[in-house]
Amino acid sequence: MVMTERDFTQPDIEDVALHAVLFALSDPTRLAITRALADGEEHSAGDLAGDIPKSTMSHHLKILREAGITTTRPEGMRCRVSLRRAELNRRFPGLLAAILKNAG
Amino acid sequence: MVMTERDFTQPDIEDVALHAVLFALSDPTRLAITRALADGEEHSAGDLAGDIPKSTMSHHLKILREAGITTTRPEGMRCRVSLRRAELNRRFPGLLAAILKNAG
DNA sequence: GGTTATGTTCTATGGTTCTAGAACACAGCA
DNA sequence: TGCTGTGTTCTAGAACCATAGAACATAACC
Repeated sequence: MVMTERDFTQPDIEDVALHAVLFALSDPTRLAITRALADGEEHSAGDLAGDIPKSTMSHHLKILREAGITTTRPEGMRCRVSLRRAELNRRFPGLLAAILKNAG
Repeated sequence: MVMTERDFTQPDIEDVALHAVLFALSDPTRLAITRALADGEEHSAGDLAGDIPKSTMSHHLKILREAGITTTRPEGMRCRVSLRRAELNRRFPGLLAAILKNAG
């Protein structure tokens, strides 16, 4: 029996494509999640979910993670999600800030 | 017989939603079109098309237009497409610039 | 082990999108 | 009246996506 580690693989920031980031943020639910993460803190999936079913939330978080926008870190029985803000700003200077500024 | 004017309706800039703009620019083809329009000039659809079939091009231009990103003006038998740069910058300050800067 | 809490993965369904051929509409010109 | 160039609309197919219930996996605690 192999102890399978939960897989929260995220792309190397250099491999992130602009159109993938824009697509990930083009969904209102994911944009709202990203706004909530913009405080710089780590949030658990449950905190971010609100009324959204777990499976739907998991789906959206996966897309954000695979687009290079977020990091997910397992901690105990929950997971901690946060923005890859500095990395993203290095890859696409000013992009996330411009989007977040206009997302309010 | 009614002379039907070609319909290049575009939304009022105030009605444009951020997620719609991000979605429109999340397609590599449409992002390339937008980059080509970033010179500030009017381009005909044919000039922008390259290898892309006419119907596909028309589809993408319609999405960009309906997202509030471009204006299409009929001129003779062709149409002139251009960016709504100033309006868009008023609605979402810094957004288009940040995207275009990172689209290269 | 049993139970509970937190998420993921599986699966299905309905809707949307991309692509592109074919037909059509319009402008200009011979 | 045709003919050509430019672009739209119609239509269809394949792929993709959002949603969410059900089952499963993991962690913590008794």
